[in-house]
Amino acid sequence: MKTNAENKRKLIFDEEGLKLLAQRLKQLRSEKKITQEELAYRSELTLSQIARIETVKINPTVSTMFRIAKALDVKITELFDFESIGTTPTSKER
Amino acid sequence: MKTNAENKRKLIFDEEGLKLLAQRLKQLRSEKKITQEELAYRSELTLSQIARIETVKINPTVSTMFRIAKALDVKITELFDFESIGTTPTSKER
DNA sequence: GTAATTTATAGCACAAATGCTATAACATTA
DNA sequence: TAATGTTATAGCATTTGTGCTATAAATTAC
Repeated sequence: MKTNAENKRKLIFDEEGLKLLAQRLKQLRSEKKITQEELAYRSELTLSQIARIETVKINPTVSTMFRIAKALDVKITELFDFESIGTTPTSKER
Repeated sequence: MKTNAENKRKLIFDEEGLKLLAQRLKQLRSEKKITQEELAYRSELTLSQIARIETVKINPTVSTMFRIAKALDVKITELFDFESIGTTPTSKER
């Protein structure tokens, strides 16, 4: 019988950016009103993979994100467009 | 004795986006005048990993790119900013 | 031109991403 | 509340990313 800790993979990425990415993906997907399954189909990924990304279970590869962006018909930068708020103090940054 | 083909890993990503990303990374790195080694140090990645990314030998993970962006002191979107020319005609695009 | 620096390769070990399949949990609606 | 649709989990097999170490190749400085 495994403990909870043992049940989890050791994940070493620990990126809060991945949470933001997941949020952004969910947002874009719901804006476009498509299901995870549909997105999986369009991106030629699997449903489980889309779900794992949105629930921050994994640290996806760059080409996976390219596929998703293409499937969503957005630029890759749009998928990552959440750091634009609060990184460079150039603009007044809310 | 292995043939050339056998010597190569089967790579399934085949993303031309990764080539662009590699170019962009090289560009940013040389603009900032830092070596691969210095970037590796700052991003807490290895030299070999930086080299593999710049020579498109691998398909890096998202969190690896976050680390690199941070080490270069640019927004993650800047690292992916090569599709911005010619995807959405909405804004006047720089 | 040779020494020093920088970049590219290589192989190994290990952790993790991905596909596949099945199922559970949750939400929506008839 | 059932049925249907959607999202989340789970385990396994396989491929691949990453660190580590060493070395080769290329570039730059002297």
